[in-house]
Amino acid sequence: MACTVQLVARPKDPAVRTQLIERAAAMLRAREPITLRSLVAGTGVSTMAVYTHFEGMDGLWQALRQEGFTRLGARFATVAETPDPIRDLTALCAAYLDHALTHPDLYRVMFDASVDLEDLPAADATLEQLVQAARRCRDAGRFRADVVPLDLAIQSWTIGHGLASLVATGPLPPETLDHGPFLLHALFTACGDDPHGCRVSVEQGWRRPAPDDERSRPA
Amino acid sequence: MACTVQLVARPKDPAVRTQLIERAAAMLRAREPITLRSLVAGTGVSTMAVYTHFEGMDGLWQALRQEGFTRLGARFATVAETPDPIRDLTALCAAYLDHALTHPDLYRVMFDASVDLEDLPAADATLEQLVQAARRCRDAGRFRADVVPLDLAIQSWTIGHGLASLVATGPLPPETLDHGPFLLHALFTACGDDPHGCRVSVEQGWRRPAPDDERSRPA
DNA sequence: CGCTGAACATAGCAGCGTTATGGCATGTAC
DNA sequence: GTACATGCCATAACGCTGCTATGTTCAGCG
Repeated sequence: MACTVQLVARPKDPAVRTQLIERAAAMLRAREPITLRSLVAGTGVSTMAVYTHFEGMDGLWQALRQEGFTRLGARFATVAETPDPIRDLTALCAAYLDHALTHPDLYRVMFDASVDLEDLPAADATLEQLVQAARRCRDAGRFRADVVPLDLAIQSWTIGHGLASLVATGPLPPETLDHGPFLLHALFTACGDDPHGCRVSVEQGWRRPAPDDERSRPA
Repeated sequence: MACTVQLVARPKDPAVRTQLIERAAAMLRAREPITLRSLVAGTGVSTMAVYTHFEGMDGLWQALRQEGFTRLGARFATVAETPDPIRDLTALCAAYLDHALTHPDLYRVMFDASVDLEDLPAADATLEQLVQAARRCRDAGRFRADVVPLDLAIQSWTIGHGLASLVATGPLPPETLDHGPFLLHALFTACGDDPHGCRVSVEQGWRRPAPDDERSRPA
């Protein structure tokens, strides 16, 4: 209809957006409280920039949540694919826990109370990587044929998130993570994997430091 | 030394304290934002009461967290002990999930970012009930003798908290909880229980509505 | 070149948790 | 029986929060 009108405007600088997100992530890492004014202080921009780029603080938190899932996805991508899919699935779970514990504050933001439906695609993309690994496990014949990859992915996620959450934001000490291999081994053998081969796969997949790239960023 | 002085004072009314945390719990259930002024509005007391009883809002949140663990403990107490300890342990996990999903907001408060060391005893008391159930499982000969009750309790908690957290504050739908029996069965058989008997025990323990007493409290 | 309209800066607003101040009820001491 | 000390609680103010209203600047098109 009247959509022939060509609107012109001063383009918003995408560098400001990433600058704000990175500064917010840095403040999160430094455990400084993130407030609108403290966020823009130091940068040249004013408080209004947060509104043009994120439509308020809620939008900033949401962007931070997305950033967390993006970094988790990048972390997953560093897990090299091996001929042993169970080892790979275990490595993904280990990477999940490593991500959660090297960035506990970002992890808290990812799962805090105000999860919006906007965030579901990001979470789904993360889950999808687990699903594919689970599918490879089944297709490789390690599991019974009736194992549903999505179910196994959710079950793996449950274990990973339970451990990460109880340690990162909860009352249990970091050693709790050592229960990971046992729980995953129990899950995988319940899906039909041979106990002995499973133990080897899980142990191989679990020890995978694969250092996170965010650990020493210049302040 | 100079402690011979006998201090006298007007006693603080404990009814005010319980009134405030019950009102806060009610507001939490109603999904109303809890603010200092909105909390005391309607009650006869003023904002200062929050400071005399809780030393500020942080103290109120902490009291609310304790209340959550207390109610969880009461919910656990309703799980009757049967001759089948694995059924009982499963029932405790089911009660945990039921508690988390009938009071999702309270559950969020229990595990939110600002967990204080003051809250650890409450969490430990909760865990202890799982530990005792796990010990009964092992002592009944259902598990291998080398199973450590504390480890099994933590592992059960991990599964329960992972499911509860992903559903109550996370991106997964309530049907996700149906993975509970499978995960617990995998865990218990990994500890040495007979697969068939374990399936029966878990199924019996899982279906246990045992309605929560907080569902219809007069406003 | 002038116009349009979005991006950004500044200033002010309502609301938040917190704190200073003062009245008043309460339990002890004389 | 009365006077006093003590600390609960109400009132008012403070600094801070996220947010919005208003004005200015500047990129892109006719």
